[in-house]
Amino acid sequence: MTEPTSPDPRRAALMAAAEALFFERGFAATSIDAIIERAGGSKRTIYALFGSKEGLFEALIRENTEKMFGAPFFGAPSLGLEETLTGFATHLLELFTRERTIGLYRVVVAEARRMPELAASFHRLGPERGRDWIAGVLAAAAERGEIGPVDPHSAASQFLGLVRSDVYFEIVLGLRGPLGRTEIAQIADSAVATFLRGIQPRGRLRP
Amino acid sequence: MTEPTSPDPRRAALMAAAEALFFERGFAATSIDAIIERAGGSKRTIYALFGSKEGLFEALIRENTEKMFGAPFFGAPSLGLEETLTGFATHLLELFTRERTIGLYRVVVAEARRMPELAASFHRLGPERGRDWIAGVLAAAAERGEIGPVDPHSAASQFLGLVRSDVYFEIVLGLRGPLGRTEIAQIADSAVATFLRGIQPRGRLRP
DNA sequence: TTGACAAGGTAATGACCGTTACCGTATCTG
DNA sequence: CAGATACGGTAACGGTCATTACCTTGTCAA
Repeated sequence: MTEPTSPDPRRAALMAAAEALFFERGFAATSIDAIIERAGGSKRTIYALFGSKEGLFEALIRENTEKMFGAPFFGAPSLGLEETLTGFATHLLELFTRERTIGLYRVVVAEARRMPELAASFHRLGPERGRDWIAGVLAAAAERGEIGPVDPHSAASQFLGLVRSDVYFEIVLGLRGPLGRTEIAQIADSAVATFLRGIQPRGRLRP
Repeated sequence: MTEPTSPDPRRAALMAAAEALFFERGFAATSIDAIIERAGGSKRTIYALFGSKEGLFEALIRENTEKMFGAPFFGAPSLGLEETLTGFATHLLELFTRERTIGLYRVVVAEARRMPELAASFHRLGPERGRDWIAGVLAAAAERGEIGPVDPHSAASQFLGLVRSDVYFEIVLGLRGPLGRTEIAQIADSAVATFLRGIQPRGRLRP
């Protein structure tokens, strides 16, 4: 549908201004005039490129989702399970607690009721890929006998929750600033440790 | 004859209309006129009772938060740890996946940047109480030796994430309807099982 | 050089916004 | 019954909104 990269500088300026304003104020509270004031140029250009305010918003969400979540989860398959999970958890925390990602998430959640297909596309192009990748990692580990038999999908769901923990909830509400590297490493290590012990069948020990 | 504390019916009607509209459309996209059209009466009354649109919004958020999260977590202390955690997880899932709670959460997240103290008050009056209660339960269990020594705060944070798992994320994005009782019980049981195994010190068995 | 045409800046449009001034009315005091 | 007072409905106000018609300007072929 849309070209992956467009070399149009007007388009890039509009996108940058739209990102700053939509992510800060939300969709309804951001006016076309404010976007133009920040990006320069003319309203005419927005309607020529995007058709409407909602069209600009949709393009912004889609492109940011793809940019942020574009193929970041395919770590080296040579690593052991624990290292793979820790690497994934670290990456997830770094990504999800970034100011940009929080802004994107907030605005998608805010409009999820009025633009359901936009929220679905955000999830499909973004978080769902990480969840599926982790489910694959767990399925392979279970097949190799590294962990006990699990339902990969629900185990991945638990792992994601464990990594986000309550910390992500608080960050989304604006109660915490972004995490430092030390904090991220600590949360990731602790989540992986809890998870690996947690999914072992009752009464079994890790080797 | 008259009740000791008279609940103003105009105020209640305004609150009901405001809830339906703010939770559905968000703050900026909801107009005072639309609220009046739904609640009846006059705009004059809104400004007499709440001072402004934002005042009405703040009162709505505060009262809904208190109504939803008011003292629901103080279960019977006679139960065992596993039953206590399962009861809490079930309650949390029922509450957080309700349509009303999702609407409240969406709108608080959407306005978290512009009304930070509102988001903080939501958290303090709501989710934080559950987290603190669970932390207390875990601290007491650790002191009794039922579980190994843990940092109650970060263990509670992990437990909350584990219960919400990725399912809550998907519901907030509108990708899933509310959960059924069976689904909730399954998620709660599984989360508690993973958690209790997960927080045991490395190499220790549950009795 | 000139004509035409496309692109983008300007200003208009019609609707709607939050807020408040104004005024009728109903209730209460004397 | 008369007057005052507080409440709530109506309509207006100044501003802003998304969208579009109009027009200026720059470009390029002939």
